[in-house]
Amino acid sequence: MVAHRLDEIDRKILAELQADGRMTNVELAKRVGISAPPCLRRVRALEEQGLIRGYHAEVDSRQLGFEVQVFAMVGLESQAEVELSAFEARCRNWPLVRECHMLNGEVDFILKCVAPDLSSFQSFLTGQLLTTPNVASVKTSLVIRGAKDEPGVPFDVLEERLSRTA
Amino acid sequence: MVAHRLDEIDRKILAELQADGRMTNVELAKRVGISAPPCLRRVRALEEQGLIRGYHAEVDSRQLGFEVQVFAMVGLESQAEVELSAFEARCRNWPLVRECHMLNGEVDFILKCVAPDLSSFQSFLTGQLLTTPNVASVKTSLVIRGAKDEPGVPFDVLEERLSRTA
DNA sequence: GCGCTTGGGAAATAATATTGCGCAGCCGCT
DNA sequence: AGCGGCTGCGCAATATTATTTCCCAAGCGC
Repeated sequence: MVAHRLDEIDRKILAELQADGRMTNVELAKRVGISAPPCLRRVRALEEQGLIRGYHAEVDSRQLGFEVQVFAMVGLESQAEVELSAFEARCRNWPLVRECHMLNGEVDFILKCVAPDLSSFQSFLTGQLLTTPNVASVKTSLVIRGAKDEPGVPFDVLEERLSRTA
Repeated sequence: MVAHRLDEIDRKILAELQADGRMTNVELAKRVGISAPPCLRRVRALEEQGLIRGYHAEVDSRQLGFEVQVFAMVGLESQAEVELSAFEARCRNWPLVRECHMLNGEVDFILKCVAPDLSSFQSFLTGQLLTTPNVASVKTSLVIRGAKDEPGVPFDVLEERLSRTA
């Protein structure tokens, strides 16, 4: 963990920018308790180090017409590394697949997919995913409703953890 | 779908800000082909309408010490609405649970969790999740590696879809 | 104590956001 | 066709903000 190179101010900066990525630098500086120039330098450094990967607007996918969200559990015939990479590459090229994670256990991959409607997803499922070579099984689960969706890091847990170590 | 009230410029704005949420307004205006003032007005309107929910910095959770990511499939004893809501409320209060989605099928909920290490997750699992009233079964899957993680909307699919309708 | 390194702050400058205003195009109506 | 009224754009002026530059203070090894 590289977090030890970060002092409390850096962590505050990360937490604030995770919560509001468009906060102005002066506002950010005020909140973390330093003046604007060093604050901006810290932000730039965090970006350089890759601790901040980027900034994104969170758009309402439902309002935009993507009303269906599906988790797909995928099992492959062969788990050879070449086959795993090949499947991952396919996932990266499918726009409806927003996330792809390799898992342990009986299932090889979990995919989070979006689609405008059920039939769009069905056609993706039968036309793309199921016809992919080496795909042995796919179990899908429709998202009925979302209760929590906060990608990112729980900074309160991090702080608590560091205070115990220190 | 409210997307019909949005013209091509609005959708371009959303796409650009999803890709880079800290783009300056002048740069954004240049890319979508209008001048800065109307561009900013459009952005404000999109925020008002809730199409833009917010802006967030994407932080590297692994570098920050959250090296473990786990999907947990949760089944409940009772699926009465009160019980469902109660479980969702608990999830919202667990910092290690970053996402909680209600599913159809045999499993009631899928949770995406993060943790500093395996033992932290284990203690959350045995100490919190498994001891929660009404929780009947929990199956967990460790994420071995991530192949794609791009929350958001595939705007290329949206454009293609709208052009077919138009 | 001395010089080095590591941040922080003040002030100046450059860039950007934001507001106000006028103009052109597009209906719907007569 | 001609006439408001509406909508959205762009220009110009102003207010904020970002960014650079320079200088200062604290910590540290010698």
